Amino acid sequence: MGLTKTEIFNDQQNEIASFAKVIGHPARVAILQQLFKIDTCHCGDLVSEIGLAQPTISQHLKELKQIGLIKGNVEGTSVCYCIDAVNWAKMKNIMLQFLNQDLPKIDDCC
Amino acid sequence: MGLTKTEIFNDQQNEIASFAKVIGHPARVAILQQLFKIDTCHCGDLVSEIGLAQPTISQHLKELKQIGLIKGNVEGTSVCYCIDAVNWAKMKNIMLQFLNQDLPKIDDCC
DNA sequence: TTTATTAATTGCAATATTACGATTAATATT
DNA sequence: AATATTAATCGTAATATTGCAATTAATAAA
Repeated sequence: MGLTKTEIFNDQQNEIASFAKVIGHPARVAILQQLFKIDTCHCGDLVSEIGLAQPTISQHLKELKQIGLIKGNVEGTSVCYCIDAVNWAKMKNIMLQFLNQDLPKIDDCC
Repeated sequence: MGLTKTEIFNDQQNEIASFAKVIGHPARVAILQQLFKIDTCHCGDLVSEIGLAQPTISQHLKELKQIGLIKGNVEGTSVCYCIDAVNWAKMKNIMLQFLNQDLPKIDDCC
């Protein structure tokens, strides 16, 4: 009924899905790539770089911050965003573990 | 307005987001893990294993099949699903490239 | 041919997401 | 104090997602 039944899955499954979900929008992929490229930047920079309205970018930044992949420092009237290295590494390990599962020996079904 | 502006992003960004989006639900994570664990299985097995209704599992299988991560073989009245090894490897490479981006030298913002 | 089994499809309700205009909040500058 | 700058928040419209009951489709078994 429109809401995910998280309670029937284990913590690992929910965590993998949560991280993947946040990465599952091209605007957030673009924001993360830009932060990797230029280390730090402001919301306004991302607005002009990406081409979505300021409230939209702000909303995507909020989601990235909420899950811990980025952090923001207030600098006067501006806010400086950057990758949260520790949490990025944590997320990366969780995703790598999932992606690196051993493929079955037999390539085809049944 | 409710729809992602894919046209303002490049192919790589859209592809990363598409793969991540499909993995961004715990039921699909669970389905993939189960297929890795037991190599092949039927829709009914996943229904009893995961605990969602049959139409719901069927819908998730459809999404996984649509993006190419799994394939299904018809076997009488049953369908045998398995990981699509080639496409899984392709997806993995795309995601690894994104996850392995070099972290900035300075850990903190600005 | 009738019945059983299995999975896809349809239709629907509830909720979530995406995007943006308008406004607000907070700080700088004049 | 008045004004400018920057980003967050609010409100809203459009669309997407999640989940399931009911049904349908397809094959197997009797």
